[in-house]
Amino acid sequence: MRLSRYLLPTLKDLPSDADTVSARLMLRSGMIRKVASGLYEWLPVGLRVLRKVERIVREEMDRAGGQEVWLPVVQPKDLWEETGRWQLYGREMLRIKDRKDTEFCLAPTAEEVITDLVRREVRSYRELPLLLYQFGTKFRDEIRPRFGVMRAREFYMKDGYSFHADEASAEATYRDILAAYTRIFTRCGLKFRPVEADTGSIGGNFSHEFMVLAETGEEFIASCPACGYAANVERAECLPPEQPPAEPLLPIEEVPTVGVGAVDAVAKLLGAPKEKFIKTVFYMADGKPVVALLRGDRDINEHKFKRFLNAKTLFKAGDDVYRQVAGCEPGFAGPLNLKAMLVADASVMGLVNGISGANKTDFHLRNVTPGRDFVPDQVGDIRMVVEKDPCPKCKSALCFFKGIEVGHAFKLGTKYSTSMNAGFLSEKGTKSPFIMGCYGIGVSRVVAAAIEQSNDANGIVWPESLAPFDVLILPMNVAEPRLMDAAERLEKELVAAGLDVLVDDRDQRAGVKFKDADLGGIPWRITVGEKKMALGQVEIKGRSAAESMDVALDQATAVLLAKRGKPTA
RNA sequence: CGGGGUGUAGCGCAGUUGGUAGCGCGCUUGGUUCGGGACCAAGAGGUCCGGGGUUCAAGUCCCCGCACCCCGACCA
Repeated sequence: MRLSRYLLPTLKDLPSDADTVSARLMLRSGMIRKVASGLYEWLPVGLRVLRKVERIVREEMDRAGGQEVWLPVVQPKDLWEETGRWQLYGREMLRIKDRKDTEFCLAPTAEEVITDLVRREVRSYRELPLLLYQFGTKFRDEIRPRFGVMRAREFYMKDGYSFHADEASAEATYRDILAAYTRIFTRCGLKFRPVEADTGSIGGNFSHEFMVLAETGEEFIASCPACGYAANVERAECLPPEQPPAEPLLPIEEVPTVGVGAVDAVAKLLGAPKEKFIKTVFYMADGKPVVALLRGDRDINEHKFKRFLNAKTLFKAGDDVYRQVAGCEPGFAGPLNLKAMLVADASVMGLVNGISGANKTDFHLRNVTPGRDFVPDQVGDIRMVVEKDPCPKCKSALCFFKGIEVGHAFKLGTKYSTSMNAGFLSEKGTKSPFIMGCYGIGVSRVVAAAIEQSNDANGIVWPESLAPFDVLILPMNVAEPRLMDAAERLEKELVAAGLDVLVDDRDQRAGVKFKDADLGGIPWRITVGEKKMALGQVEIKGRSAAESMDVALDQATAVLLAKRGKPTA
């Protein structure tokens, strides 16, 4: 490929709205351009990288026994109503109407459509298990798109779905997929970790996320350095507190806290530490008020709370509900005598002589002790894990790190097959719902994550497996036939060896070409210059190497082929 | 959805008190250069986000929209 004829618009200045390293570099290196918030065009080099990722994913999915299909992006409302997700999905799902006013959505995911396909076409246990996958555009109308293609509204995803006759088969495929994902991200040259995760709006029994480790990651992972436990903070379990030191129980005492409701402010006013407080938080779970109790220094984890309640919907209650249930202004509610279901986090149960609202505007209570003064309807683990919390497996102190979620595997069970009446006939002739799994990889996000993880002050440093081109040939003077002849010869040899080769045949000064070469991050560069060519030599340099090496033109292809796949430093 | 900000040449930006639209980069042409984003000269390129209004006169002031960006949206 000749750069002079290739659409590769690089930028010196960066667009003012690029908010991460990867977004800046993708824009500057001519991979992408933005059309609207969260919507991008992928230019030739960008698409080349995307295709490399896609190819790796496809190879490993096929190796895991997957069969590729192509499902529609525009999907009928009926199917989404069968599972109830037409209502549940909310504003993130873009809904549209056709000319006959029939309603559709732009698929944010494809469980409904694939389950519909399989229920129509598969009848017997003899046809199971089945692993289908596709690559396609997904649309999610994110509240706030950002970080370039990393959190775009339209993105490119591999989504796979498996159907099984029994749990053992479902688990075997789930494990196969975890292994396939490990191979995929390893081949992509990424530093990553699989972690336990929350199932979110996809639902199901349990799931793992694959996180690329990067400072710009949006997800927090709690990880145990001792035993290797790793979980998204949305999922991470918390152990109940150790038994508190014995403390004599004191009688309840009402104290005025006029106009002061927030824990921080009340703690300051009363001169008591936050961990002595019982926070009273009001929620609506499936339309009914539920009250969560937390220790003052702990935060609720709505994902865990929702799962604990087994609720379909969970929202923070409004002030009107608060006033109705607590009988006071927001800020002064406490667990005593509340007319709603009380769910206490385990951290609350360790408190003795705690402080809570009095359910009376402008008053709090001292010396509130769970068990004596109130008994919650349920006690569970509903709080957000914090750094240094004991590991739920081995009790060592947890560390936090940030990650970019690039893959997600869910074991769905029969959630979709049951609601969509999708089943098969077993050996005994009885009908059972399919046991399902689903497995996603954000292909476009992998591209950004790879850059986020591998760049330097001069630009992108591509892993060899993802680079848009394997080799960049850089003739220093395009008006000099000897240099161009040498460049052309190298190009032919390298292409014949199966490499993707880009020749920078632009009539530009050396500095411009070198800067663009570094920016674009192609792993190998062969410089063909006049001084070295006089000796019959060219220079070979790895993108991240400090120095180049001189090699005879005749030997250059062989040397480069030998060096590929080895560290360049 | 709440708060804040920005919309002027392809990109990055300036534009004073309201008085005919500017700079750098990029682009075109010519010349000199030629191994880490050269220099000189001459050019091309504008719905100043849109719509109303005030005014002799609006990029600039007022009103209404739209788009984009940032922060927050859970802590009683």
